[in-house]
Amino acid sequence: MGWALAVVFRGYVKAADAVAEGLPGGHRAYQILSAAARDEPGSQAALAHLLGIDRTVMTYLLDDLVGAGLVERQPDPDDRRSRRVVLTARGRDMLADLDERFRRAEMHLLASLDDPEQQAFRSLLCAVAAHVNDLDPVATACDAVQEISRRADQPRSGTAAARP
Amino acid sequence: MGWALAVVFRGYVKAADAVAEGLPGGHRAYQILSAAARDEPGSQAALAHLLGIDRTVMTYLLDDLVGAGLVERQPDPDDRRSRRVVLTARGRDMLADLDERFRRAEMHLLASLDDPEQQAFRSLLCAVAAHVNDLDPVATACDAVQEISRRADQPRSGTAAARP
DNA sequence: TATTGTTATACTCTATAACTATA
DNA sequence: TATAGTTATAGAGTATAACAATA
Repeated sequence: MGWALAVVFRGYVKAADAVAEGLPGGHRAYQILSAAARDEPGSQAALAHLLGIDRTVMTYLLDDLVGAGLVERQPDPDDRRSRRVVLTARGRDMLADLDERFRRAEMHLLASLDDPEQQAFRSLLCAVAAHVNDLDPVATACDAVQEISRRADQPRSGTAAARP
Repeated sequence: MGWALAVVFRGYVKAADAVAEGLPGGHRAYQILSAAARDEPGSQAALAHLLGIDRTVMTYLLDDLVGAGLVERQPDPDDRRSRRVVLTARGRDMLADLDERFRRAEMHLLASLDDPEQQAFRSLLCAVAAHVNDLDPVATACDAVQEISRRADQPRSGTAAARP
């Protein structure tokens, strides 16, 4: 199983980094934007823990995203040590575009499965992931992922993801 | 989905490296032993491609495994440039032990799923992996993985994997 | 004292380049 | 000329350590 897992993961990273070309930080930057948009993070440390990366690496990634004008570090009124990561307007536009591109990349990755199988795979993968980390914020993130993929299964009215 | 995939993959690598403690090369060394035992590889380059690692890295990993007396580099009679990777007797014993330990680690990783769900997850994961690489030897490896997990589902007579 | 975030440093890992030997 | 394997080197990526600010 480890072999298949590695193959799929490498395939995902490769496809995701290709799709996220131009975004400083590659597929991990997308996950930062995605998590920050759901305002789950609260702080850089929480965000880093959620994505499984070191807090120092998070600093570098955020530096690049701030430099690109996609996110801002806002002071947390409740804890002046902490910084809240929030998307700029440009960051939200970028994320909407990335959401659609990543959705298509994932569809391509799972192309060998039919629709119910894809649904089952996503569901099982999320269940395993939720178990691997037995943490609350993690489960929330997984639910959100599920929700996004469910939303994407509905008929689309335009080329880009729905945004007011 | 990328998030869940990363979480599960990291969880697997962490568990696998812990289980493979003492084996030089960690979980990747196990995959080398496993592939070599099925004599799929033929050569170091083919093995490296199968596992998705560079041929130079394969040299280092094999150096350690040879140093530990687990594998041998045998000259290929058909192509004197190539080396066939074969397990020593000690390597086969080690692999049998590792197979059992990895099987338990995977069970623990998928503990949140019931038996049919685990079966479905492995099957779907293999199908996706087979699609990601559209290569023949890859499909073979996946079948073998499936076979091993199927065999492991049969009632066990002892604590260790069946070995004559 | 513990934690957040930053910076600088050191380390690990991986890939690149150059080489030998075969084909 | 192209490929298999090895080696040495350089590069990317990551973690460690030290620091300031705050809890």
